[in-house]
Amino acid sequence: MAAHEQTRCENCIIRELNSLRALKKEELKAISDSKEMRVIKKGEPLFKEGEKLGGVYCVRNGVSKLSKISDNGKDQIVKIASKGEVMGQRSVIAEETTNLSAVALNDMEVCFIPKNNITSGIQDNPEFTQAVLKYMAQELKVADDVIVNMSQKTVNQRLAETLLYIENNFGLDAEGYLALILSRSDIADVVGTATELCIRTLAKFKKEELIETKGKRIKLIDKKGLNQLKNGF
Amino acid sequence: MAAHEQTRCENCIIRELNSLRALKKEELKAISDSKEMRVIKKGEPLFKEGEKLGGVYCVRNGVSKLSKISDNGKDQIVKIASKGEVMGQRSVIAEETTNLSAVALNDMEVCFIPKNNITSGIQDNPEFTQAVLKYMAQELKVADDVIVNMSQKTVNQRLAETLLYIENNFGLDAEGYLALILSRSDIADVVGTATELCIRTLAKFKKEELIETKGKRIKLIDKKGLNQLKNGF
DNA sequence: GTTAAAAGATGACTTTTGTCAGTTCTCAAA
DNA sequence: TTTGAGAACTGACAAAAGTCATCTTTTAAC
Repeated sequence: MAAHEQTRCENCIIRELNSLRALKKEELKAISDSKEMRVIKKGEPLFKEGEKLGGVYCVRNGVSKLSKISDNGKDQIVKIASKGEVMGQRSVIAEETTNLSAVALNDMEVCFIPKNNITSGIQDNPEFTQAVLKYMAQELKVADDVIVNMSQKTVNQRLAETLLYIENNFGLDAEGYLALILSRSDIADVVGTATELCIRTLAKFKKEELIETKGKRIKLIDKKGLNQLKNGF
Repeated sequence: MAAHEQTRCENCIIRELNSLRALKKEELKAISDSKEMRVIKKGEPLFKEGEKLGGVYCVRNGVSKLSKISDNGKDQIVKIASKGEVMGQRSVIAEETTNLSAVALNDMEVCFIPKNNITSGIQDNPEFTQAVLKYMAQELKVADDVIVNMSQKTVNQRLAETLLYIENNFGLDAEGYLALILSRSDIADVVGTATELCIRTLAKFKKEELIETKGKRIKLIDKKGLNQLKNGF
Protein backbone atom coordinates (compact mmCIF):
# COMPACT_ATOMS: atom_id res chain seq x y z
CA MET A 1 0.00 0.00 0.00
CA ALA A 2 2.60 2.49 1.11
CA ALA A 3 4.89 1.19 -1.60
CA HIS A 4 2.21 1.71 -4.18
CA GLU A 5 1.64 5.24 -2.99
CA GLN A 6 5.29 5.95 -3.46
CA THR A 7 5.22 4.92 -7.07
CA ARG A 8 2.56 7.51 -7.93
CA CYS A 9 3.95 10.42 -9.91
CA GLU A 10 2.00 12.83 -7.71
CA ASN A 11 4.10 11.74 -4.76
CA CYS A 12 7.39 11.25 -6.56
CA ILE A 13 10.04 13.61 -5.27
CA ILE A 14 12.08 13.18 -8.43
CA ARG A 15 9.77 15.38 -10.44
CA GLU A 16 10.79 18.37 -8.35
CA LEU A 17 14.01 18.19 -10.28
CA ASN A 18 12.64 18.41 -13.79
CA SER A 19 10.06 19.98 -16.05
CA LEU A 20 7.34 17.64 -14.79
CA ARG A 21 6.98 19.84 -11.73
CA ALA A 22 5.03 22.29 -13.87
CA LEU A 23 2.26 19.77 -14.42
CA LYS A 24 -1.03 19.95 -12.56
CA LYS A 25 -2.25 17.22 -10.24
CA GLU A 26 -4.73 15.79 -12.70
CA GLU A 27 -2.12 15.69 -15.45
CA LEU A 28 0.29 13.90 -13.17
CA LYS A 29 -2.39 11.38 -12.32
CA ALA A 30 -2.93 10.61 -15.98
CA ILE A 31 0.79 10.15 -16.44
CA SER A 32 1.07 8.02 -13.37
CA ASP A 33 -1.63 5.65 -14.58
CA SER A 34 0.09 5.09 -17.88
CA LYS A 35 3.71 5.03 -16.73
CA GLU A 36 5.70 1.88 -16.32
CA MET A 37 8.53 1.26 -13.87
CA ARG A 38 11.56 -0.51 -15.27
CA VAL A 39 14.70 -1.87 -13.70
CA ILE A 40 17.83 -1.79 -15.81
CA LYS A 41 20.95 -3.69 -14.78
CA LYS A 42 24.41 -2.20 -14.99
CA GLY A 43 25.69 -2.37 -18.54
CA GLU A 44 22.27 -2.89 -20.11
CA PRO A 45 20.94 -0.42 -22.68
CA LEU A 46 17.83 1.70 -22.15
CA PHE A 47 17.73 2.48 -25.83
CA LYS A 48 20.02 2.55 -28.81
CA GLU A 49 20.91 5.18 -31.39
CA GLY A 50 18.38 5.13 -34.22
CA GLU A 51 15.53 3.59 -32.23
CA LYS A 52 12.12 5.17 -32.24
CA LEU A 53 11.16 5.95 -28.65
CA GLY A 54 7.58 5.46 -27.56
CA GLY A 55 8.08 7.83 -24.67
CA VAL A 56 10.55 9.32 -22.25
CA TYR A 57 12.47 7.85 -19.33
CA CYS A 58 12.52 9.54 -15.95
CA VAL A 59 15.45 8.42 -13.81
CA ARG A 60 14.50 7.44 -10.25
CA ASN A 61 17.81 5.85 -9.36
CA GLY A 62 21.19 5.09 -10.85
CA VAL A 63 23.20 6.72 -13.61
CA SER A 64 23.17 6.36 -17.38
CA LYS A 65 25.58 7.44 -20.08
CA LEU A 66 24.23 8.96 -23.27
CA SER A 67 26.63 8.37 -26.10
CA LYS A 68 27.00 8.37 -29.84
CA ILE A 69 29.31 6.44 -32.10
CA SER A 70 31.25 8.62 -34.53
CA ASP A 71 31.85 7.67 -38.15
CA ASN A 72 35.31 6.57 -37.02
CA GLY A 73 33.74 3.94 -34.79
CA LYS A 74 34.61 5.55 -31.49
CA ASP A 75 32.08 6.21 -28.78
CA GLN A 76 31.62 9.72 -27.43
CA ILE A 77 29.72 10.23 -24.19
CA VAL A 78 27.65 13.37 -24.61
CA LYS A 79 25.92 13.39 -21.24
CA ILE A 80 25.63 11.54 -17.97
CA ALA A 81 22.06 11.41 -16.69
CA SER A 82 21.12 10.68 -13.10
CA LYS A 83 18.27 10.99 -10.61
CA GLY A 84 15.58 13.39 -11.70
CA GLU A 85 16.64 13.69 -15.30
CA VAL A 86 14.39 12.92 -18.19
CA MET A 87 15.92 11.03 -21.09
CA GLY A 88 14.66 10.87 -24.64
CA GLN A 89 12.57 14.02 -24.59
CA ARG A 90 14.51 15.58 -27.44
CA SER A 91 13.62 12.72 -29.76
CA VAL A 92 10.00 12.65 -28.63
CA ILE A 93 9.61 16.41 -29.17
CA ALA A 94 11.29 16.34 -32.56
CA GLU A 95 9.35 13.17 -33.47
CA GLU A 96 12.52 11.52 -34.64
CA THR A 97 14.56 8.45 -33.83
CA THR A 98 17.07 8.92 -31.01
CA ASN A 99 20.45 10.28 -31.92
CA LEU A 100 22.02 8.83 -28.80
CA SER A 101 22.36 5.47 -27.06
CA ALA A 102 21.66 5.16 -23.35
CA VAL A 103 23.45 2.53 -21.26
CA ALA A 104 23.15 2.06 -17.49
CA LEU A 105 26.40 2.73 -15.63
CA ASN A 106 25.00 1.05 -12.54
CA ASP A 107 21.72 -0.58 -11.63
CA MET A 108 18.88 1.76 -12.47
CA GLU A 109 15.24 2.35 -11.75
CA VAL A 110 13.42 4.41 -14.34
CA CYS A 111 9.85 5.34 -15.13
CA PHE A 112 8.81 5.04 -18.73
CA ILE A 113 6.19 7.61 -19.69
CA PRO A 114 4.43 7.01 -23.02
CA LYS A 115 4.75 9.98 -25.31
CA ASN A 116 1.06 10.75 -25.71
CA ASN A 117 0.92 11.76 -22.09
CA ILE A 118 3.76 14.16 -22.59
CA THR A 119 2.68 15.70 -25.85
CA SER A 120 -0.86 16.31 -24.63
CA GLY A 121 0.66 18.02 -21.60
CA ILE A 122 2.67 20.20 -23.93
CA GLN A 123 -0.38 21.19 -25.90
CA ASP A 124 -2.62 21.97 -22.93
CA ASN A 125 -0.39 23.39 -20.22
CA PRO A 126 1.59 26.50 -21.11
CA GLU A 127 3.64 26.41 -17.92
CA PHE A 128 4.79 22.90 -18.69
CA THR A 129 5.76 23.87 -22.22
CA GLN A 130 7.58 26.88 -20.90
CA ALA A 131 9.50 24.68 -18.48
CA VAL A 132 10.49 22.24 -21.22
CA LEU A 133 11.46 25.10 -23.49
CA LYS A 134 13.67 26.64 -20.85
CA TYR A 135 15.26 23.32 -20.11
CA MET A 136 16.11 22.80 -23.76
CA ALA A 137 17.52 26.33 -24.01
CA GLN A 138 19.79 25.51 -21.09
CA GLU A 139 20.90 22.28 -22.70
CA LEU A 140 21.68 24.11 -25.89
CA LYS A 141 23.92 26.52 -24.04
CA VAL A 142 25.73 23.67 -22.33
CA ALA A 143 26.14 22.01 -25.71
CA ASP A 144 27.76 25.16 -27.11
CA ASP A 145 30.20 25.19 -24.24
CA VAL A 146 31.05 21.55 -24.81
CA ILE A 147 31.67 22.21 -28.50
CA VAL A 148 34.11 24.99 -27.65
CA ASN A 149 35.88 22.89 -25.04
CA MET A 150 36.15 19.88 -27.30
CA SER A 151 37.61 21.82 -30.17
CA GLN A 152 39.84 24.27 -28.36
CA LYS A 153 41.08 22.56 -25.21
CA THR A 154 43.73 19.91 -24.70
CA VAL A 155 43.12 16.49 -23.19
CA ASN A 156 44.80 17.78 -20.02
CA GLN A 157 42.29 20.58 -19.69
CA ARG A 158 39.29 18.47 -20.61
CA LEU A 159 40.22 15.71 -18.17
CA ALA A 160 40.64 18.24 -15.34
CA GLU A 161 37.27 19.69 -16.23
CA THR A 162 35.63 16.27 -16.34
CA LEU A 163 36.93 15.35 -12.90
CA LEU A 164 35.67 18.61 -11.42
CA TYR A 165 32.36 18.12 -13.17
CA ILE A 166 31.94 14.67 -11.69
CA GLU A 167 32.69 15.93 -8.20
CA ASN A 168 30.27 18.84 -8.54
CA ASN A 169 27.44 16.76 -9.94
CA PHE A 170 27.79 13.43 -8.19
CA GLY A 171 29.63 14.29 -4.99
CA LEU A 172 31.91 12.15 -2.87
CA ASP A 173 31.71 8.83 -1.09
CA ALA A 174 32.42 8.31 2.61
CA GLU A 175 36.18 8.30 2.01
CA GLY A 176 36.22 11.44 -0.09
CA TYR A 177 36.53 9.71 -3.47
CA LEU A 178 34.32 10.65 -6.41
CA ALA A 179 30.97 9.00 -5.80
CA LEU A 180 30.47 8.28 -9.47
CA ILE A 181 32.87 5.54 -10.47
CA LEU A 182 33.57 5.30 -14.16
CA SER A 183 35.89 2.95 -16.00
CA ARG A 184 38.99 4.54 -17.50
CA SER A 185 37.50 3.85 -20.88
CA ASP A 186 34.29 5.70 -20.01
CA ILE A 187 36.26 8.66 -18.69
CA ALA A 188 38.17 8.66 -21.97
CA ASP A 189 34.87 8.62 -23.86
CA VAL A 190 33.66 11.65 -21.91
CA VAL A 191 36.91 13.53 -22.46
CA GLY A 192 37.04 12.49 -26.08
CA THR A 193 40.41 10.75 -26.19
CA ALA A 194 42.00 7.32 -26.27
CA THR A 195 41.88 5.18 -23.11
CA GLU A 196 45.66 4.99 -22.96
CA LEU A 197 46.12 8.73 -23.00
CA CYS A 198 43.42 9.10 -20.38
CA ILE A 199 45.22 6.65 -18.10
CA ARG A 200 48.56 8.33 -18.70
CA THR A 201 47.13 11.74 -17.95
CA LEU A 202 45.54 10.48 -14.75
CA ALA A 203 48.93 9.08 -13.77
CA LYS A 204 50.47 12.49 -14.48
CA PHE A 205 47.85 14.23 -12.34
CA LYS A 206 48.65 11.77 -9.59
CA LYS A 207 52.37 12.49 -9.82
CA GLU A 208 51.63 16.21 -9.70
CA GLU A 209 49.55 15.55 -6.57
CA LEU A 210 46.37 16.88 -8.11
CA ILE A 211 44.54 13.62 -7.47
CA GLU A 212 44.87 10.34 -5.61
CA THR A 213 43.62 6.99 -6.83
CA LYS A 214 42.63 3.72 -5.21
CA GLY A 215 41.74 1.09 -7.75
CA LYS A 216 39.41 2.79 -10.17
CA ARG A 217 38.33 5.30 -7.59
CA ILE A 218 39.62 8.88 -7.80
CA LYS A 219 39.98 11.57 -5.15
CA LEU A 220 40.57 15.21 -6.03
CA ILE A 221 43.14 16.63 -3.65
CA ASP A 222 44.10 19.90 -5.35
CA LYS A 223 40.97 21.37 -6.82
CA LYS A 224 42.53 24.79 -7.21
CA GLY A 225 45.27 23.25 -9.30
CA LEU A 226 42.78 21.31 -11.38
CA ASN A 227 40.83 24.49 -11.97
CA GLN A 228 43.90 26.32 -13.14
CA LEU A 229 44.76 23.44 -15.41
CA LYS A 230 41.25 23.44 -16.85
CA ASN A 231 41.60 27.11 -17.71
CA GLY A 232 44.96 26.59 -19.32
CA PHE A 233 47.85 27.11 -16.90
CA MET B 1 4.30 52.78 -50.13
CA ALA B 2 5.16 49.49 -51.76
CA ALA B 3 8.48 49.53 -49.92
CA HIS B 4 6.69 50.00 -46.68
CA GLU B 5 4.39 47.08 -47.43
CA GLN B 6 7.40 44.88 -47.97
CA THR B 7 8.76 45.60 -44.55
CA ARG B 8 5.61 44.30 -42.83
CA CYS B 9 6.14 40.94 -41.13
CA GLU B 10 2.85 39.72 -42.56
CA ASN B 11 4.30 40.01 -46.03
CA CYS B 12 7.83 38.97 -45.26
CA ILE B 13 8.77 35.81 -47.10
CA ILE B 14 11.59 35.15 -44.67
CA ARG B 15 9.24 33.98 -41.95
CA GLU B 16 8.28 30.96 -44.06
CA LEU B 17 11.69 29.64 -43.11
CA ASN B 18 11.39 29.81 -39.35
CA SER B 19 9.12 29.34 -36.36
CA LEU B 20 7.40 32.67 -36.97
CA ARG B 21 5.33 31.03 -39.68
CA ALA B 22 3.23 29.48 -36.91
CA LEU B 23 2.02 32.89 -35.76
CA LYS B 24 -1.42 34.23 -36.61
CA LYS B 25 -1.97 37.35 -38.66
CA GLU B 26 -2.83 39.55 -35.70
CA GLU B 27 0.24 38.35 -33.82
CA LEU B 28 2.44 39.11 -36.78
CA LYS B 29 0.94 42.57 -36.99
CA ALA B 30 1.82 43.25 -33.39
CA ILE B 31 5.36 42.09 -34.02
CA SER B 32 5.65 44.11 -37.18
CA ASP B 33 4.62 47.29 -35.40
CA SER B 34 7.28 46.86 -32.76
CA LYS B 35 10.10 45.48 -34.87
CA GLU B 36 13.04 47.53 -36.03
CA MET B 37 15.08 47.07 -39.18
CA ARG B 38 18.82 47.30 -38.79
CA VAL B 39 21.67 47.32 -41.25
CA ILE B 40 24.93 45.81 -40.08
CA LYS B 41 28.12 46.28 -42.06
CA LYS B 42 30.56 43.47 -42.74
CA GLY B 43 32.72 42.87 -39.69
CA GLU B 44 30.40 44.66 -37.26
CA PRO B 45 28.94 42.81 -34.30
CA LEU B 46 25.21 42.24 -33.80
CA PHE B 47 25.82 41.34 -30.20
CA LYS B 48 28.59 40.11 -27.97
CA GLU B 49 28.97 37.22 -25.56
CA GLY B 50 27.61 38.16 -22.16
CA GLU B 51 25.21 40.87 -23.37
CA LYS B 52 21.60 40.87 -22.33
CA LEU B 53 19.46 40.77 -25.45
CA GLY B 54 16.28 42.79 -25.55
CA GLY B 55 14.91 40.61 -28.31
CA VAL B 56 15.75 38.38 -31.23
CA TYR B 57 17.21 39.09 -34.65
CA CYS B 58 15.62 37.75 -37.80
CA VAL B 59 18.03 37.68 -40.72
CA ARG B 60 16.65 39.18 -43.93
CA ASN B 61 19.92 39.30 -45.80
CA GLY B 62 23.57 38.49 -45.35
CA VAL B 63 25.39 35.99 -43.18
CA SER B 64 26.57 36.08 -39.57
CA LYS B 65 28.95 33.93 -37.59
CA LEU B 66 28.03 32.93 -34.05
CA SER B 67 31.13 32.27 -32.04
CA LYS B 68 32.47 31.89 -28.56
CA ILE B 69 35.92 32.51 -27.14
CA SER B 70 37.36 29.57 -25.23
CA ASP B 71 39.27 29.95 -21.98
CA ASN B 72 42.40 29.57 -24.09
CA GLY B 73 41.54 32.75 -25.95
CA LYS B 74 40.70 31.14 -29.27
CA ASP B 75 37.50 31.77 -31.11
CA GLN B 76 35.25 28.88 -32.07
CA ILE B 77 32.49 29.42 -34.61
CA VAL B 78 29.50 27.42 -33.44
CA LYS B 79 27.07 28.33 -36.18
CA ILE B 80 26.69 30.33 -39.36
CA ALA B 81 23.30 32.03 -39.61
CA SER B 82 21.79 33.29 -42.84
CA LYS B 83 18.52 34.37 -44.41
CA GLY B 84 15.48 33.26 -42.46
CA GLU B 85 17.27 32.32 -39.30
CA VAL B 86 16.44 33.77 -35.95
CA MET B 87 19.37 34.65 -33.71
CA GLY B 88 19.31 35.11 -29.98
CA GLN B 89 16.18 33.14 -29.25
CA ARG B 90 17.99 30.73 -26.95
CA SER B 91 19.06 33.54 -24.65
CA VAL B 92 15.65 35.19 -24.75
CA ILE B 93 13.89 31.93 -23.88
CA ALA B 94 16.31 31.08 -21.10
CA GLU B 95 16.21 34.69 -19.89
CA GLU B 96 19.98 34.78 -19.76
CA THR B 97 22.79 36.77 -21.30
CA THR B 98 23.98 35.47 -24.67
CA ASN B 99 26.58 32.74 -24.64
CA LEU B 100 27.69 33.60 -28.16
CA SER B 101 28.90 36.61 -30.11
CA ALA B 102 27.43 37.42 -33.51
CA VAL B 103 29.48 39.20 -36.17
CA ALA B 104 28.38 39.98 -39.73
CA LEU B 105 30.39 38.13 -42.38
CA ASN B 106 29.03 40.43 -45.05
CA ASP B 107 26.63 43.34 -45.10
CA MET B 108 23.42 42.34 -43.37
CA GLU B 109 19.82 43.38 -43.01
CA VAL B 110 18.10 42.11 -39.90
CA CYS B 111 14.84 42.73 -38.10
CA PHE B 112 15.08 43.20 -34.38
CA ILE B 113 11.99 41.92 -32.57
CA PRO B 114 11.64 43.00 -28.91
CA LYS B 115 11.32 40.03 -26.63
CA ASN B 116 7.91 40.86 -25.18
CA ASN B 117 6.35 40.25 -28.54
CA ILE B 118 7.95 36.84 -28.73
CA THR B 119 7.26 35.69 -25.20
CA SER B 120 3.61 36.71 -25.35
CA GLY B 121 3.37 34.72 -28.56
CA ILE B 122 4.83 31.75 -26.76
CA GLN B 123 2.33 32.02 -23.97
CA ASP B 124 -0.75 32.41 -26.13
CA ASN B 125 -0.17 30.35 -29.24
CA PRO B 126 0.48 26.64 -28.75
CA GLU B 127 1.41 26.07 -32.39
CA PHE B 128 4.09 28.71 -32.19
CA THR B 129 5.49 27.21 -29.01
CA GLN B 130 5.44 23.80 -30.60
CA ALA B 131 7.35 25.14 -33.59
CA VAL B 132 9.98 26.77 -31.38
CA LEU B 133 10.26 23.63 -29.30
CA LYS B 134 10.79 21.46 -32.35
CA TYR B 135 13.36 23.86 -33.71
CA MET B 136 15.31 23.74 -30.47
CA ALA B 137 15.13 19.96 -30.40
CA GLN B 138 16.64 19.91 -33.88
CA GLU B 139 19.39 22.28 -32.84
CA LEU B 140 20.18 20.10 -29.89
CA LYS B 141 20.60 17.10 -32.14
CA VAL B 142 22.89 19.02 -34.45
CA ALA B 143 24.87 20.14 -31.43
CA ASP B 144 25.34 16.53 -30.34
CA ASP B 145 26.64 15.66 -33.77
CA VAL B 146 29.06 18.55 -33.69
CA ILE B 147 30.34 17.47 -30.28
CA VAL B 148 31.05 13.99 -31.59
CA ASN B 149 32.73 15.30 -34.72
CA MET B 150 34.87 17.77 -32.82
CA SER B 151 36.09 15.22 -30.35
CA GLN B 152 36.50 12.19 -32.56
CA LYS B 153 37.41 13.41 -36.03
CA THR B 154 40.67 14.73 -37.40
CA VAL B 155 41.17 18.18 -38.90
CA ASN B 156 41.20 16.50 -42.33
CA GLN B 157 37.77 15.06 -41.76
CA ARG B 158 36.32 18.17 -40.18
CA LEU B 159 37.59 20.42 -42.95
CA ALA B 160 36.14 18.13 -45.63
CA GLU B 161 32.85 18.17 -43.74
CA THR B 162 32.89 21.96 -43.40
CA LEU B 163 33.47 22.46 -47.12
CA LEU B 164 30.60 20.13 -47.99
CA TYR B 165 28.42 21.85 -45.40
CA ILE B 166 29.10 25.25 -46.94
CA GLU B 167 28.27 24.02 -50.42
CA ASN B 168 25.04 22.37 -49.25
CA ASN B 169 23.85 25.35 -47.24
CA PHE B 170 25.07 28.34 -49.21
CA GLY B 171 25.42 27.00 -52.73
CA LEU B 172 27.70 28.09 -55.54
CA ASP B 173 28.43 31.30 -57.40
CA ALA B 174 28.26 31.69 -61.17
CA GLU B 175 31.67 30.09 -61.65
CA GLY B 176 30.97 27.10 -59.44
CA TYR B 177 32.88 28.32 -56.41
CA LEU B 178 31.39 28.23 -52.91
CA ALA B 179 29.03 31.18 -52.66
CA LEU B 180 29.91 31.80 -49.04
CA ILE B 181 33.41 33.21 -48.93
CA LEU B 182 35.14 32.90 -45.58
CA SER B 183 38.63 33.96 -44.62
CA ARG B 184 41.06 31.13 -43.95
CA SER B 185 40.99 32.16 -40.35
CA ASP B 186 37.19 31.87 -40.16
CA ILE B 187 37.30 28.46 -41.80
CA ALA B 188 39.85 27.43 -39.18
CA ASP B 189 37.54 28.73 -36.46
CA VAL B 190 34.68 26.62 -37.80
CA VAL B 191 36.85 23.52 -38.07
CA GLY B 192 38.40 24.18 -34.69
CA THR B 193 42.07 24.32 -35.63
CA ALA B 194 44.90 26.79 -36.22
CA THR B 195 44.82 28.96 -39.33
CA GLU B 196 48.14 27.57 -40.55
CA LEU B 197 46.96 23.98 -40.40
CA CYS B 198 43.75 24.93 -42.13
CA ILE B 199 45.72 26.54 -44.97
CA ARG B 200 48.06 23.58 -45.19
CA THR B 201 45.18 21.14 -45.31
CA LEU B 202 43.45 23.13 -48.03
CA ALA B 203 46.72 23.04 -49.99
CA LYS B 204 46.80 19.26 -49.54
CA PHE B 205 43.21 18.91 -50.74
CA LYS B 206 44.18 20.98 -53.75
CA LYS B 207 47.14 18.74 -54.51
CA GLU B 208 44.91 15.70 -54.20
CA GLU B 209 42.53 17.38 -56.67
CA LEU B 210 39.65 17.41 -54.23
CA ILE B 211 39.26 21.16 -54.54
CA GLU B 212 40.43 24.12 -56.61
CA THR B 213 41.08 27.59 -55.30
CA LYS B 214 41.16 31.06 -56.78
CA GLY B 215 42.21 33.66 -54.26
CA LYS B 216 40.16 32.96 -51.20
CA ARG B 217 37.43 31.28 -53.19
CA ILE B 218 37.11 27.51 -53.14
CA LYS B 219 35.55 25.09 -55.62
CA LEU B 220 34.78 21.49 -54.70
CA ILE B 221 35.74 19.26 -57.60
CA ASP B 222 35.67 15.80 -56.04
CA LYS B 223 32.73 15.69 -53.69
CA LYS B 224 32.76 11.92 -53.53
CA GLY B 225 36.36 12.02 -52.39
CA LEU B 226 35.59 14.69 -49.83
CA ASN B 227 32.72 12.61 -48.52
CA GLN B 228 34.92 9.58 -48.15
CA LEU B 229 37.51 11.66 -46.37
CA LYS B 230 34.88 13.06 -44.03
CA ASN B 231 33.87 9.53 -43.08
CA GLY B 232 37.44 8.48 -42.51
CA PHE B 233 39.04 6.91 -45.56
C1' DG C 1 40.13 -20.73 -4.17
C1' DT C 2 41.08 -21.08 -9.22
C1' DT C 3 41.04 -19.19 -13.40
C1' DA C 4 39.66 -16.81 -17.53
C1' DA C 5 38.38 -12.40 -19.15
C1' DA C 6 38.28 -7.68 -18.69
C1' DA C 7 40.31 -3.50 -17.22
C1' DG C 8 44.31 -1.00 -16.02
C1' DA C 9 48.89 0.31 -16.92
C1' DT C 10 53.33 1.20 -19.46
C1' DG C 11 56.86 1.57 -23.23
C1' DA C 12 58.06 2.62 -27.89
C1' DC C 13 56.76 4.62 -31.75
C1' DT C 14 53.95 7.32 -35.38
C1' DT C 15 50.90 10.68 -36.69
C1' DT C 16 48.57 14.77 -35.97
C1' DT C 17 48.36 19.27 -34.50
C1' DG C 18 50.21 23.58 -32.85
C1' DT C 19 53.59 27.37 -32.83
C1' DC C 20 56.84 30.72 -34.30
C1' DA C 21 59.18 33.19 -37.61
C1' DG C 22 59.31 34.79 -41.82
C1' DT C 23 57.85 35.55 -46.89
C1' DT C 24 54.61 36.57 -50.47
C1' DC C 25 50.35 38.20 -52.10
C1' DT C 26 46.27 41.26 -52.36
C1' DC C 27 43.72 45.13 -52.14
C1' DA C 28 42.51 49.53 -50.90
C1' DA C 29 43.81 54.22 -49.36
C1' DA C 30 46.85 57.89 -50.18
C1' DT D 1 51.32 54.20 -58.86
C1' DT D 2 52.94 53.65 -54.54
C1' DT D 3 52.69 51.68 -50.28
C1' DG D 4 51.37 49.61 -46.29
C1' DA D 5 48.39 46.63 -43.63
C1' DG D 6 46.35 42.46 -43.36
C1' DA D 7 45.65 38.07 -45.19
C1' DA D 8 47.55 34.00 -47.25
C1' DC D 9 51.14 30.96 -47.31
C1' DT D 10 55.52 28.16 -46.10
C1' DG D 11 59.26 25.94 -43.44
C1' DA D 12 61.13 24.21 -39.35
C1' DC D 13 60.36 22.63 -35.20
C1' DA D 14 57.86 21.29 -30.78
C1' DA D 15 54.10 19.47 -28.39
C1' DA D 16 50.05 16.74 -28.15
C1' DA D 17 47.58 12.82 -29.22
C1' DG D 18 46.97 8.27 -31.17
C1' DT D 19 48.39 3.38 -31.89
C1' DC D 20 50.24 -1.10 -31.09
C1' DA D 21 52.24 -4.47 -28.33
C1' DT D 22 52.80 -6.20 -23.96
C1' DC D 23 52.37 -6.86 -19.13
C1' DT D 24 49.95 -6.53 -14.65
C1' DT D 25 46.04 -6.17 -11.80
C1' DT D 26 41.28 -6.65 -10.85
C1' DT D 27 36.94 -8.76 -11.34
C1' DA D 28 33.66 -12.04 -11.73
C1' DA D 29 32.32 -16.83 -12.93
C1' DC D 30 33.01 -21.35 -11.94
